Amino acid sequence: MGDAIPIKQADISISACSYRRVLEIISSKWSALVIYALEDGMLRYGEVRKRIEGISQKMLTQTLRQMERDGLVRREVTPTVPPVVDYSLTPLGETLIGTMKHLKLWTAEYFPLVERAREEYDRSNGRDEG
Amino acid sequence: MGDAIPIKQADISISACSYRRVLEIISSKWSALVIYALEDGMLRYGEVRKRIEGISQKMLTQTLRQMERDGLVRREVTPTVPPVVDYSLTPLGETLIGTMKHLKLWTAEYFPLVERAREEYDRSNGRDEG
DNA sequence: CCGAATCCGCTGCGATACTG
DNA sequence: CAGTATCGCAGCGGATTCGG
Repeated sequence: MGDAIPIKQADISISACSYRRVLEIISSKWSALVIYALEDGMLRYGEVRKRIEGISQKMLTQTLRQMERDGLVRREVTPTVPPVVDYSLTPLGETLIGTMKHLKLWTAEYFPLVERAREEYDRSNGRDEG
Repeated sequence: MGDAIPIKQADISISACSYRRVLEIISSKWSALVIYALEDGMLRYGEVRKRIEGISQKMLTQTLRQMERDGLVRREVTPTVPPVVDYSLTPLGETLIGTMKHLKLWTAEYFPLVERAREEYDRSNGRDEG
């Protein structure tokens, strides 16, 4: 009798769900890395880029801009020649450090299981069926 | 094991950082919604789709396949005519419920600040430079 | 009912070159 | 040093069609 679950019926409509909101903020491939790079304190643009080796300057700038807009990152320009631009986490951005570490814990504990599941799945499904 | 990274100089190389791993799993736009849809228990394909209104069957199937491969979702086929396919979270998948709720808490607490920051940023930068 | 396969537009992202 | 503008590719993701 109780096998059907009439609660929470129809719509997890995309915008309604809180899950999505954070993901929109931190899941954009590089944002998490930026938080990680800045968690020790302020860095110059080039320093950030050196830490996140593999990022293009386009993506770095774009990511930093978006995070600045979201109030997670502070941007300070010193109008010298050549210019100096420092980036740091805002207090709001720092609240994400804990959140990210929580994710990291999940990864440390469970990701090996995911990898094993993948291997097993690929062995059953990716190669030959029987 | 033995992470112990006191320094963090050069490379947050993309693959090295643990942050990325979870995000690869849950950030693919629909995975989070699937977890949310299934957190009460087993559902049939059509039921899942009804809950996540707005998802195409292509994306739903694709997402479910990937999560099945990752060991997060279990797929049970009952070979009747017409066929019945049930989906449910595996124990591993269920460990993500707590993680997602943690994200949800962050959202509930801080997302309003993000929205305000955005408005302010757009007012300063989107309109006219001040 | 569940799902695979195809077609196709949109955009994310990297590489490059240029400005101040 | 920090950042913008342009091009080109590849993949996401939606609509549709066919199959078991």
